[in-house]
Amino acid sequence: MTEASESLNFIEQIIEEDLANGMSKDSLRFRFPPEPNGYLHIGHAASICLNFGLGERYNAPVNLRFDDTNPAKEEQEYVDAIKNDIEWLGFQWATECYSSDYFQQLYDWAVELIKNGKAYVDGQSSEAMAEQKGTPTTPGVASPHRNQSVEENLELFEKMKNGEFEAGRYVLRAKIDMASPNMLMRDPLLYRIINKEHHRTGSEWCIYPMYDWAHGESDYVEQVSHSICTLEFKSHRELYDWFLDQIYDSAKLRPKQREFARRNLSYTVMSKRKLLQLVQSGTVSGWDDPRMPTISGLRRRGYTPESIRKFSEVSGITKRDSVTDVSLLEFCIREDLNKTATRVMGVVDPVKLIITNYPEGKEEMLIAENNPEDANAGTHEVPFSKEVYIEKEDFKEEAGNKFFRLTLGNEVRLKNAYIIKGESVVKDADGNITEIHCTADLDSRSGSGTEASLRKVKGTLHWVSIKHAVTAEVREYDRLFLDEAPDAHEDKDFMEFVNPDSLKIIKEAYVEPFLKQAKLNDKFQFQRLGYFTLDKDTTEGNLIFNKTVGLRDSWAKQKPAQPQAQNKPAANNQPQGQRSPINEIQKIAKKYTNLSGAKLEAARADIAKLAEKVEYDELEPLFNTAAKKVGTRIGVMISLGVLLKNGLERNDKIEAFIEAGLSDGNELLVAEAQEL
RNA sequence: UGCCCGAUGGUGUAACUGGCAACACGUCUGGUUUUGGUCCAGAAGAGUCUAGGUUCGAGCCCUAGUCGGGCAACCA
Repeated sequence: MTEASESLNFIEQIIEEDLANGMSKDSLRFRFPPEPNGYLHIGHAASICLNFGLGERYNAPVNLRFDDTNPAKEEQEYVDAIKNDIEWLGFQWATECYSSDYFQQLYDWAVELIKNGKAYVDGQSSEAMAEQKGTPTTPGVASPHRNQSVEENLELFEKMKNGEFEAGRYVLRAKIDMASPNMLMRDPLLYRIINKEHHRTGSEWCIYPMYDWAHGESDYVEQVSHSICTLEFKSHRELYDWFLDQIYDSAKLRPKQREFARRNLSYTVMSKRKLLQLVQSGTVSGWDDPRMPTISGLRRRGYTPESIRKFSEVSGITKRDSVTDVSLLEFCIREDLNKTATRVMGVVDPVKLIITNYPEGKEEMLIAENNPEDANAGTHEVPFSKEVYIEKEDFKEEAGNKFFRLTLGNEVRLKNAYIIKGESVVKDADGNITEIHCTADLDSRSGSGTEASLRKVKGTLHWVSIKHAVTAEVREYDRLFLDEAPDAHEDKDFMEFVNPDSLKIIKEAYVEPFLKQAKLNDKFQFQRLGYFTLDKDTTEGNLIFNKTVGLRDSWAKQKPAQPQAQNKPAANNQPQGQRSPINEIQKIAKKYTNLSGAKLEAARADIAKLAEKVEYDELEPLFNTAAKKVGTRIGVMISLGVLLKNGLERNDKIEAFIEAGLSDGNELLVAEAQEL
């Protein structure tokens, strides 16, 4: 299956256009520009996949450029983590670059700007400058230093660079337009003084360029053709272009900035600041806590690079903001792991089961398929004996016939072993079941080929032989937040939505001995439970498994009262705009003519109900609705009926509208008009 | 009160740039199955924010509105 007619996202379309307009394919070059002040998250993955994907698509180089212009926030630890994550995702950058590599060039260009009267040194307080900046609706006023002489500016800037001033004393500003409707054009800062060791340049510099000054010029130095960033930088584009204008040499390629929407994931937050807060407050164990939406967290949780790339691909690139449901991410990892994970058995919530007719002391090695999806995956052995653990929830003394598991008197198969039948239970003083006694059909061993082994029974259970069981710790994770968009509430802090039960630790789970050989990064499917991977906390003799994601579970959905209380909880108090009743009516009415029977009745009732809250003034303009939009006219007619019934006086416009309705070709409309 | 973006099933995206609104996830049926998984078959669900206009024809173009997001850090 090749691409039928693959559709391009809007960035690719822009590139195709540029190519069509004569840009050489060889001049395509991209970059991924993280600031090393935190770990990469699934949102960055979108940008990484986009940029590196473009590189692969056009066979063009992609630079990894660290945007390290603020030594107060940036650290080498983050540089290393970011590189590791990108490589893990399976991408290779052409050149590892740093904005700090260009500090000298940036400085030289800044001097040139000053000489050209395009920049000046300002010694006011940041408050004063903010004041002068004005507001989006009122123009700013010029700084008293705006027209300082070039010589004075040069001298001050030189002194700034030489460390003759304390931090914050002076800044270098571009001289653009204090009245621009774009706030960023009101003489933005180019340089500020920061007396901090830089992770790469050490104490060589004490003035550092601002993002806007550094970023576009870095793109230019690297001759990046398409500088792709997120939407909040849209208004920076004007500045980006202005800065380029100052230094641009037409013999060289001129980079262009284009913006796409950042990706949000439901039930989590996606800003480095907020993620850092989760880490620092101890809400999670670190940047790589398996509940974090970071690349490192997802990796530790058991996500594969393939699944994350697939997720990015499926999610697409656009300019509208959105919240992607985690279920899409979960689909991607299940899809990948289903094909690759080794099937094993483990019991998380055990109860003892004794096979009374199985010989005491007997042990057998049974054969277990490693992966039914992969014929070449091979098999491994599973030890079996008289006493096994099964999952507590797989047994009920009595149950309806929808319960495909073990009950007294019913048969089920123990996966890869025998068909057993529930006979009796042993309970403790409190009535808890401590043992389940069964008999096995000893001719029914899986794979033996006997007639009995081929019998069909309703259910199959996973199990672990008690004698051979290996104890393991299992960590199960739930969403970190109870709200779909925890940081979308103006009135509430996102921390208020932290899910107190997002981590469940099971200290004594039992797994089959095969798992003793498990290595970090191995992926397993605990049959009927979900996908698991070994956690890095594992030590010799103390296995720890992270649950990556559960299997799809159509049985859980049928169970009556779902404990899963937080499915779609407070999501409705979102600050979404309310539709007015008249808008609602229009919306319903629009599809009115497509309805029939009960649905039609319901729609009519909805409209009538909403009409109670509608003013005549809102309704009258809709009398002019085009004749072909019958649905809307019907809705208006129904609403009009309600208003008339409530005492509205008839006027010429109303009469004319009813008249027009009566002579319409649509029966429904005629009928409504006749009512009036 | 200014400027800039955006709006297509529940969710995320498509629609050859004006020609019967498609795909994936999710949901629901049924079948296969030694995983209530996978797989297979099928279904429901949007007339594309609203109104007007251009056109033989509009989700795509134009106008006006509505709603949502961004913009006033010595952050990036």
